Amino acid sequence: MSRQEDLETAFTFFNEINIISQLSSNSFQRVLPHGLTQSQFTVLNWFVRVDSEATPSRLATALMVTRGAITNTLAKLEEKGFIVVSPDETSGRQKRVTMTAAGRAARDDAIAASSAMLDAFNEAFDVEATKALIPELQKVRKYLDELRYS
Amino acid sequence: MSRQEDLETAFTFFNEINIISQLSSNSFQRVLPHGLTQSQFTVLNWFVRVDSEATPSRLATALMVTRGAITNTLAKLEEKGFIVVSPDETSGRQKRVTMTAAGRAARDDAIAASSAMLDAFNEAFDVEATKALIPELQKVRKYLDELRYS
DNA sequence: CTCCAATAATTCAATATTAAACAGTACAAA
DNA sequence: TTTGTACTGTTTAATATTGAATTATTGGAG
Repeated sequence: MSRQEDLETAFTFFNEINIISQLSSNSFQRVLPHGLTQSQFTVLNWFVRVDSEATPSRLATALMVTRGAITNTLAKLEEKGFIVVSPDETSGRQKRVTMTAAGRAARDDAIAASSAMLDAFNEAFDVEATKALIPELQKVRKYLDELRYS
Repeated sequence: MSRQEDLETAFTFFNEINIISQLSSNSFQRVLPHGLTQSQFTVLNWFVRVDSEATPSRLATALMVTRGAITNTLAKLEEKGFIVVSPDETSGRQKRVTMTAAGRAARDDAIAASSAMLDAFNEAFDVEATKALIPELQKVRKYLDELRYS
């Protein structure tokens, strides 16, 4: 394989990834309940998947957006009663963010709303084949994720 | 496999795809020359990969953005001299968009600027393994793409 | 031929995001 | 103690995008 061909391969790979991401995100956005945006859902889902508590800065890093963006997203979620932002007793400059029961329910609603789409996908594609791709994708994701810190 | 597990699989699959897309797009944005945005690059690249001529509407559909967004993106590209927008002789409501030599060069510059990143990726990952994933991703992309029109 | 529905592109207001500037806080070294 | 540096969160101006309204054009049904 020439270097040129290898570059083509990598370029095509990331191109396909991007298109799938855009198409699936579009579909997902459309079914999100409670006027949730993708970013807002991602915050709620983070609380379910990763930790029950966070600082805004930690969320910004985890979700790969600026702290300004998180300030805005958290304000929206707080208006909706899906999270609580409170001062941190042990540190005057940090804040403490937690999800409310309503937030957890909203996240579950969002998952439920997307499950019809995912069911249809699983009808069309062999689930075992999909599952087999995941470890490969995870390797790539971890590689790119580590690049961020170096 | 239970339905629940299958849903988890699909959800995880798309989640990994999204994260990779976000990470790689971030890296790509940072190296883009000529002040190109991702959208602007995508238009230039479309002209290389798909067709030498298009209407704004066709580009909007192909790139999955609104016509309003394309109006804006094309205006920026025209300011930079990377495309030409001219009236269509045969239809008063359509416009005809083509890429200039400078646009082609800018696209090639962008590709070159990203090749260091892709080289590094190919160092870390077996190119044959990457190549093997592409047909699987293409199947998924085509499936989602067809959903748009149904 | 006339009308009318569909289509192409633009404009507009609203929103999400970014990069940069800012203000407050922590903490270690002098 | 003081000072300087780094960090946390917010604010601001700029930009890209969306959905909806608008303008102009097309082409077919009557």
